[in-house]
Amino acid sequence: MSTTPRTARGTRTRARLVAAAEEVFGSLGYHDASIVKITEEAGVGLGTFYLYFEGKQAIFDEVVEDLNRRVRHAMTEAARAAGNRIDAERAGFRAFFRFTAEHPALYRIIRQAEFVSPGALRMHYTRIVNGYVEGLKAAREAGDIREMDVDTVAWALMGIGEMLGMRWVLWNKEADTEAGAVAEIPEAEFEEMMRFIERGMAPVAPGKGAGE
Amino acid sequence: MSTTPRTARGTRTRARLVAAAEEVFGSLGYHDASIVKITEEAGVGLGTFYLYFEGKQAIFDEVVEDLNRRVRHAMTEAARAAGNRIDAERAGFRAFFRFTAEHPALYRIIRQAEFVSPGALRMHYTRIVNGYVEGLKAAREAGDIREMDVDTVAWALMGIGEMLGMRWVLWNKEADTEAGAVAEIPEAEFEEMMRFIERGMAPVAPGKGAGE
Amino acid sequence: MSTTPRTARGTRTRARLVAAAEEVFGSLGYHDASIVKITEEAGVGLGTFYLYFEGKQAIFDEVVEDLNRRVRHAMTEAARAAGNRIDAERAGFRAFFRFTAEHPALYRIIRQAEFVSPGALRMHYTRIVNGYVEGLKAAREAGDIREMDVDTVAWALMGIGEMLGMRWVLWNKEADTEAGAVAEIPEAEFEEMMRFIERGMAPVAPGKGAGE
Amino acid sequence: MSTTPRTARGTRTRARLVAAAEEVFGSLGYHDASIVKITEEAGVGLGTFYLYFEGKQAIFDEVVEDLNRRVRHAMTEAARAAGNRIDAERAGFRAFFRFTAEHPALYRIIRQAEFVSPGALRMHYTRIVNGYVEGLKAAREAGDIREMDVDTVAWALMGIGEMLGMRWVLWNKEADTEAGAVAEIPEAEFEEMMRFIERGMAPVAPGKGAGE
DNA sequence: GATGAATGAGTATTCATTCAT
DNA sequence: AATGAATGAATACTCATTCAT
Repeated sequence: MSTTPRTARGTRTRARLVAAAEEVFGSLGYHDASIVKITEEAGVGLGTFYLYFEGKQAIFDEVVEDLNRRVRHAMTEAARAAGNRIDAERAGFRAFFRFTAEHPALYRIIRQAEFVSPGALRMHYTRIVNGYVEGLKAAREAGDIREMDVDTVAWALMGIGEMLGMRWVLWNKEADTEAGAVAEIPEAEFEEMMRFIERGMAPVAPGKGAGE
Repeated sequence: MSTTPRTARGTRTRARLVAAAEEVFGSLGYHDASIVKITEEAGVGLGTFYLYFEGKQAIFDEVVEDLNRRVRHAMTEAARAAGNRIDAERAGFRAFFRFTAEHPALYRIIRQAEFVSPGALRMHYTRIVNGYVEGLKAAREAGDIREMDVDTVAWALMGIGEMLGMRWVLWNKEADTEAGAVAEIPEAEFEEMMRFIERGMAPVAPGKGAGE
Repeated sequence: MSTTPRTARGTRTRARLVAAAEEVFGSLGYHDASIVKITEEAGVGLGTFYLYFEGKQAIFDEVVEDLNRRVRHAMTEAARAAGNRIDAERAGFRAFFRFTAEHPALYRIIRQAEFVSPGALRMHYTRIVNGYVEGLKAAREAGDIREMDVDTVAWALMGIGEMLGMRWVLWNKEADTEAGAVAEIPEAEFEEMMRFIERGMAPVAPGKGAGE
Repeated sequence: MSTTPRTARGTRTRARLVAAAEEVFGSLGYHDASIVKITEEAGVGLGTFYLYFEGKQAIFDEVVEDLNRRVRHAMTEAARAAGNRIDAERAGFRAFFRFTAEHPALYRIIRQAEFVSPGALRMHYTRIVNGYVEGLKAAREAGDIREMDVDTVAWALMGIGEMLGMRWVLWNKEADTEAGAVAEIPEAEFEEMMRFIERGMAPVAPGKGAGE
């Protein structure tokens, strides 16, 4: 997207800008983030920004894209490392929360995107949901979960993740946690949420219902 | 909030401003909404605005408060009208989606609030969730749903509602629907979502599991 | 053009801006003239500018329009005051030079207009030329000048006026004249120019040729 | 002017830059012409520009100088080829218009120069006028034209040429002429203009007045 | 000789807010 | 109560110029 650097130095500079933008968008929000603030954070001159990005929106889109790629990567890696299918699912979910806990900017940025870049917003959710859909389809075929409209359920999972993540990460009950500290996911609540989800998807087969 | 009008005329003016603000914030977003645009939409002079509101944030908070009150009212009314507890739950949910479909501004406005007015954002979700919590507690006591951490589940429901609402209302599959048309909630998906939720909450008792 | 003020105060402010713009455009040129400089010269706040003008171009066009109206006014007034037709012509020409001597900005501004506002440029020349054309037609009908394509001749007169005006006003031989001093039109050269023009237009009739 | 290349390759590069600058200045105007655009048009790297020119003004001056040299060359060549003095004069004028028709950039560039490079502007007009002065002096001595202040008349001719040229070349009545097409000088108007000029200069001697 | 990454001063424009009427 | 003229801080973006490679 935007202009691609032609030298190694340029590549470094561009990457520094994206990192700085994530930081600044995350803490100030899109509108209060200014290009100057981003370039200062990145330690480059103002004009340099326009060497690599067409404007504020362009770098915003790129930050969303970048975070999206990384959160999905974290999720698939975690799932892959898990033993069986049901553990994989939990691992993926946990990775999602861990990532957002470490990158609260993700929420803040995404939730801004409605007016800033609707396309980026939709892309972000859709890609993650697609990951869920794949997983659910496989599980369904394996008989691990019941017959159901995986699409609707996948979006529901996305909603659960977003809302609980917001609650845990952004509204960190111990609001007095010093800034910068990574929010801890409350294990008990996470488990409660997972059980709720698993009951909702449990296969029909009597005796092995997730309800117990 | 802000200044209260002393005359009937003043009350009307103030109300016109709130209505205009809902419209403008909803279609333009907080930052692109300007006070001039709001006053023009309201058909009053620019200076008049500051007679009733301390500033842009103040009217934003009021709009959020107003929408929140109305959506909750719609939900409780619908639930009250229902026959039994399980129907009440569905009715409430359906009312939520209907309201958001009729007021897409709600989403757009709320999702902006993260940086504009974090307090208003939290207030909005918390009040709705509290409504869920009350309902769930009663249902739990009646044995209609299982023993569980209703708090966590209530937030999960909030998340499901927000995400599916966004999907149905904002990303209206038939994007060619003429602007202004109220989005139709897809009944099949709504039912699928409700079943997912009900299975997640179904009481343990064998034989009456929501799973079937 | 642009926004019209609704109050007397506004009208005054707007007029001050136009005057300031003439001054600043004239001494700095379009590109080095900044809105701040114009508003400072006018003694109003920066934002005030945008109350009355859509932008830099808009006020430029208005300045051209204004100067054009005034130079034509000066010319017709002078011509009207003259006794006979031949004197009227000279008087008009002289008024043109006097006006440009008093408003050197006219040249500087007009000559910039090629890229800034081609429409304004053309309008300026065309309106003045139209004045010449009217005069020449009347003179031709009265037999004061010969049969000829008055259009072409009128444009030629415009060119002569512009070039000699530029020479006299802008390149004021005594360049050491303190800035702000009004350039003096060299009478001898003016007369030489008028004779050249008059010979070019003189009626065919022998005996009354302007050539003698 | 500026740095002189030391190699044949350098000479070519420099020439390409001047040509590109004529093109870019001509179509975009001084201020909207950027060094990048010039170097892109020339097909060289940005930094290369500063190898041969001190800055934007420097290349502008050079372009003016170059165009000036070429238009005068065209005029003297045409005049030399003509048989007698009166034909030489017409031929020179015609060459002037033809050149400007083929290089409309000339006008556009020159008319910008007022603030960009007043020296270049004056130089341009003065050199051409000097050519006229030489011709007029010779003609006067030969008795082909009357006694008169050739200086003033020469500037008048310059003005006529510039204004009618602008009219013919820039405002090409058939504006629908496809871009890039060379404007055709309207013969009838050209002749009318020449007759006007010739009458203005015609010798006193009765019987051979240009007036007939 | 040639290049293009880096820079930051400069500028048009927007908009929340104040205040005299 | 209502108005709208006035303000200036804030900000995205451009571009001539430098310089290390």
